[in-house]
Order: sequence, then structure tokens, then C-alpha cells
Amino acid sequence: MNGPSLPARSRVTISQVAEAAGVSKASVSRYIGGDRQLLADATALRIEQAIERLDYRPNQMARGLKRGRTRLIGMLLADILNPYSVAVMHGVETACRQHGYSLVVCNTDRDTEQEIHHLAALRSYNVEGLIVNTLGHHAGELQSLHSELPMVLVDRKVEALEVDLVGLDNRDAVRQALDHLQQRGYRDLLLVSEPLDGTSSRQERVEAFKAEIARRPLLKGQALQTGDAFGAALRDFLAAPGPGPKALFAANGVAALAATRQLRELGCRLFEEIGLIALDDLDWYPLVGSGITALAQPTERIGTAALECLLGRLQGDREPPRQVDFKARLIVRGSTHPRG
Amino acid sequence: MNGPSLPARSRVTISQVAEAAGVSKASVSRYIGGDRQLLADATALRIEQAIERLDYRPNQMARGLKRGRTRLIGMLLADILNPYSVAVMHGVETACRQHGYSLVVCNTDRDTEQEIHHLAALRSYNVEGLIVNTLGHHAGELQSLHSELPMVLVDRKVEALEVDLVGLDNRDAVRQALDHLQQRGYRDLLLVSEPLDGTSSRQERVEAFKAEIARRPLLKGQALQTGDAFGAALRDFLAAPGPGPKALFAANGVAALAATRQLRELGCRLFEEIGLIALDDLDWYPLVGSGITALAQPTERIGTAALECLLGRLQGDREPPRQVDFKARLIVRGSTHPRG
DNA sequence: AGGTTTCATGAAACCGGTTTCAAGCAAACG
DNA sequence: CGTTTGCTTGAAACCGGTTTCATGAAACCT
Repeated sequence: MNGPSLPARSRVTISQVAEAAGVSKASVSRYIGGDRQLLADATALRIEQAIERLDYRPNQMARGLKRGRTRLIGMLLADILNPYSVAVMHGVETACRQHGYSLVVCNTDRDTEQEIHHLAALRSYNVEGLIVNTLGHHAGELQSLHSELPMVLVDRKVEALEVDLVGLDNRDAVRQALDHLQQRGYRDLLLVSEPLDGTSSRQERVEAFKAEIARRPLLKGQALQTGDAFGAALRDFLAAPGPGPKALFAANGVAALAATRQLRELGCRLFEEIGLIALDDLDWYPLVGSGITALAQPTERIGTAALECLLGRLQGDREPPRQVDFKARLIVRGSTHPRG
Repeated sequence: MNGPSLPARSRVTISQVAEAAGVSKASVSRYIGGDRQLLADATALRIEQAIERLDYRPNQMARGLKRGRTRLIGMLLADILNPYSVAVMHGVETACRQHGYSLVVCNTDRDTEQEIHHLAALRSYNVEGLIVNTLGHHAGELQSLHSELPMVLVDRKVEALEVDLVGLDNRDAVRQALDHLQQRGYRDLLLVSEPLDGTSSRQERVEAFKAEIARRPLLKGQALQTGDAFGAALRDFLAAPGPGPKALFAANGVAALAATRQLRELGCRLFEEIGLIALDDLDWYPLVGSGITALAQPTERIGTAALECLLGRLQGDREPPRQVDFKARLIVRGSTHPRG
């Protein structure tokens, strides 16, 4: 027995088990491979006992080599510090476990270099499939990878990449938001999003917002991105005369954080002078002012749906790429009660 | 060339590269293994071109088999929805990348079954080392794993497991908190933590709190855990007469969320009737009331320290287990200004 | 009884790499 | 000019499994 801080005790191998049980490697392999019905009961028993006695665990890497199945799924995340990503990842992970897979998560920190690096790494580890939530600049790499293994995009489309996509029905979410704001009497709206940066979900939300505004005569609306000039632009919006009560629509959780923070810095009494609705539902929304009204995404289900989509492809589904859109769920809180 | 949704194009292997370059597998292996100086320039060039032409990427699994180095690090997390865990993981991941490793993250959702499951999985994938932030019930599994590979605990000690530990100087953090509260005039304190549940860091914080209270005649203090009876207990605390201004001390981010939420439900005007300081610094703290005073943990550094510790062991460091403690950093906000 | 199936099993090839070992060859030496 | 040395290189064994194929024994059939 090795003491602590003395690792490297070589592991028990299939050959040792075979020898201990007095059978061939092949039989042991059959035993652990689930082909137990091929073995005589007596043989199976001897193998079982040998495995037990030696505390044998098969080497998944070695198995994957010949078999081609590593039981590994890769996930590429643009930003692991974004709660949305983590929530989806949680869903994926849960689903993975249920199906006997393990998940390798790579975070790119929104960096193209790292995206390439991680894609190469995932490929080199023979992941069986890929779940991708990322910028997807340089789609070439993704494209070439997709010719080797199935792939599912989450939340963000990648141009010229014909792949399954799981995400939110952005159009519907925006409609819900505007319905709610309009009904609550808000008339002058500002959509706050992170810099678009080619991110399809952000673009879709902005476009849907503009389209909806255009078709609603009661509402006035404009779109703004967080960043350097955000504070000044927000102040202007607050100061400008408009057709009626003003409200912000944060296009995701990060934008909600930035918007709320900025409102405070401008000395705005939260949600009395201005309303707020945010896409994503973060656990702290209820704590800010009278609570932030949210459009919750079913993140867990998005995650499991992505994995199940992937598993379908792994099982040979050759249908043309699908797009799975979930609906957002409105959660009304204090931030959309005009005049506090 | 394969179209989309037609994966399974078999990858280029080392043999194909060897053939294309007109050399042996061994030479190609030397080339990609970094033993380039062993090769004649002309040979290296031919190999390089063949690799380029075929777009060859070595199979990391196969390499790991003989070599014993998978370049994989495993991380076991008790709760991936906890921002602290994610922040540490981010640090680990960054450090991994810098050192050429990839990270396999497993989340146990605080469930012992899953902990066992994931440990087995990580082992079967031949991770070279393990970073563990988990309950660590059933230390047996961990112990046996530790005889095979190096291991570092993060934040949480595991009984009877003599392993490196990276975390917070809880004693010092509690002292900082009480110094601050005391100096701000608070006299009647309530420590709010999640159920201890054998989690060493929580226990340490509670113990340190009690010890500090005992040595400070000015202060009165008690400890409470979130859960069913929390609301009622909190109300009692607020109603009971005390030696002076009251404040809560949330022992981590989750407790801070629970405490703040509960205060609101009790109709408490935040931070006017009662102060609050929280361990961990979450991005929404500034937005709640006048802002929540925090003791920030250097999560990123904790993550990188954990990995570096692990790498040290991988490089043969046989010293007795170390404990690396970082100091918390006080960030004063409105929640510790008595009387609003 | 003889012949055909079926079943259980092991030997050996294989997966995609690494590593050992020995051989080939040119330069350097005496 | 014969040897020694050093540098390149490839053949083959190996890592820990899986899988194919052949074989021997038992069961089944006329």
C-alpha cells in the first residue's frame, strides 16, 4: 500500500484480472463490455470475483481507442462567468450523466485564440460530440470539426454552419416584454444589450425589438449597447422628453446588471422614474429595489435539449438541421409598476 | 469531402502521415513529441509538410495510453451553481490552459452518489490530477484515489485525508468582519451560514465567529443556519432587545442571498434597521439597497494556486501536505453604515 | 454412431500512438 | 585505411483495452 503523496502506483489492468481469474483478456473484456450473456456462468463468476478482489476499473481511454466511443462530450463556452452559460451547462451535465457520458467543459473567455485552442484540444480527446456556445468567428474550424462529429449550437447561430440549434424564441420573448411594458403604461423604451459582436441571439433581440416597435404606434423605442458611451447615452435617454413613461429592456442578465448599475450611478431612484424588464432571471433580481421583472429562460431544459439533440445525431439521425426554440416565461416584479 | 450531418469521417493517423512523408511512424512520433532535435532537418521538413497537407492532429488518448500523460486535470465541484465554485473553476481553467492541460469538470449537486460516480469516471479517464471541492463524505473513495494520483482540496477539508488544501484564511476573514462591524458601531451580531453539513470552511467560520465574539466584550453574537426555521429565527433576532445596533454576517454568497431575501420578506428596510456584511463578493452586491459590504475572496488566485500546487506534485514534489490560505479583502459599501 | 450446430473460449490482430533497440552511415580518430 | 564515435532512422514491442476468427467441446439431429 502506498502512503499519501506517493501516487503513481500503476493501476490494475485487464491482463492481471485475466490471469487472476484464469481466463483470457478477451473473456474479461466481454465481461466488462456487457456481453455477459456470451460467458458461461462459472466463468463470469470467476471474473467478477477477480475484479472485485483486485479492485479493477477499466481504462476508459484504452477502451475508446479501439471502440471509438469515449463517452465524452465536449462543451465550448464563450463565457463561463455568465450565469446563463452555467445554467445551461448544468442542464447539459445532468443529461450527460443520465446517459452515461462525461462532460469536458472549455471556456474561451470570449477569445478567438482560445476558441481555436480548445476546439483542437476537444478534438484530440476524441469527444463524441460537441455543444457550442461561442462567438464562432472563424467558422472554418467549426465546419471542419463538424465533418467529423455531431455538433449542437446553443443560443448563438454561427454563420454558414448548418447545425442543430437550441435556444430561445427571441421574437416571442421580445413580444412578451413589449406587451407587458405597453400594458403597464410604459411608452418610451430603451433596449440595452451587450455589444452585438456578431452574436446572433443579441442581434435577433435587437431586430425583433425594432420590428415590434415599428408595428406599435403607441411605443417609441431605441436600442443601445453597453460599453464606454453607455452612461452618457443612458443619461440622455432619461433626460429627453418622450411620449410617456420610460422603461429599459435589458436583453440579457449581463445587460441587466450593467443597466441597473448605471442607473444607480446616475442617481436614479430605481423603478420610480423608470421601469425595467430583463431577459434571463437571475437569483438576485428580487433583491434590487422593488424587484426586477424578468423573462426567464428555461436554461435547464435548453441544456438537456441540446444534449438530447446531440445524442440523436450520435445514434445516426441524418435529418436536416433542426432549430429548437423555447419560450421565455414572464415573471412580474416591482420594476414594472410605473410610479413605484 | 463529407457534407454536414455526416460525421464519422475517420481521422488522419500517424501511419498515414508517415507514409505520406516517406518515413516511419517512429519519426513522426518524434516530431510531434517535441524530440525534433533528434531528426535531420530534411526529415523534419518532410514530416511537417505531410502533417500540414493532411491536416493531421495526434490523438491525445492514444498518446496518453503509452505515455501515461493524458494532459487532463479533473475537478470535482459540489455545486456548480454557486458563483464561488465557478470563479475558482475559472481560475483553475485559466491556469490549466497556460500549462497545456485541459480540465474535466464534474458537478455533484451536493449528492454523494454522484460524487462516487464522478470520481470513478475521472479515474477511468486517466486524469493526471484532481482538484476537489466537495462534501467528501465517504473519504474512502478519495483516499484510494489519492494513492494513485495527486489531489488538491479547495475550500473544504476532508477528514482523514492528508492532502494539500487551498482556501481562505477563515479566521482572519472573520476577524476582519468583526473588526469592521465593531468599528462601525454594531454590537449585536448574527452569523448566517448554510447548514454546516460537515463542510469544513463553514464550520471554521462559525467557530472563528464564536471565538472572536467570546474575546470581544463589546459584542454579542450568535450563529444561525439557513433553512426552514430561518425566517422565524431571523424575526426573533430582529425583535429581541440587544446591546446595540444589529448586523448580520453572511458566511458566504448563498447565505447572503438567503439573508437579504429573508430580510425583505420580513419587511425590513434594508440596512437602516440592520447592517450586513457578506463573505464572497458577488457582482450584484452593489445593487442591493445601499450596497452590501463584502469580504472578497481571491477566487481566481485560489484556482490558480490549486492547480500550481497540483502541478508541483505531478513534478514529483513529495513534501508533506501543505495548506495555502489566502486573505479576504474588505470592500465597504452602504450596508455597514448604521442608520442608513 | 456419425454428422451438424451451437456455445464458450482463447490467440492474435488491431486501435493510434510511444519507446526501445539495433542497424546504417558518415565523420573523426589513430 | 581500419576503427570508433555520433547521428538518424526504422522495426518491433508495448500501452490497455476490443474484436475477429478459429477451435474444441457439448448438444442436437437423423
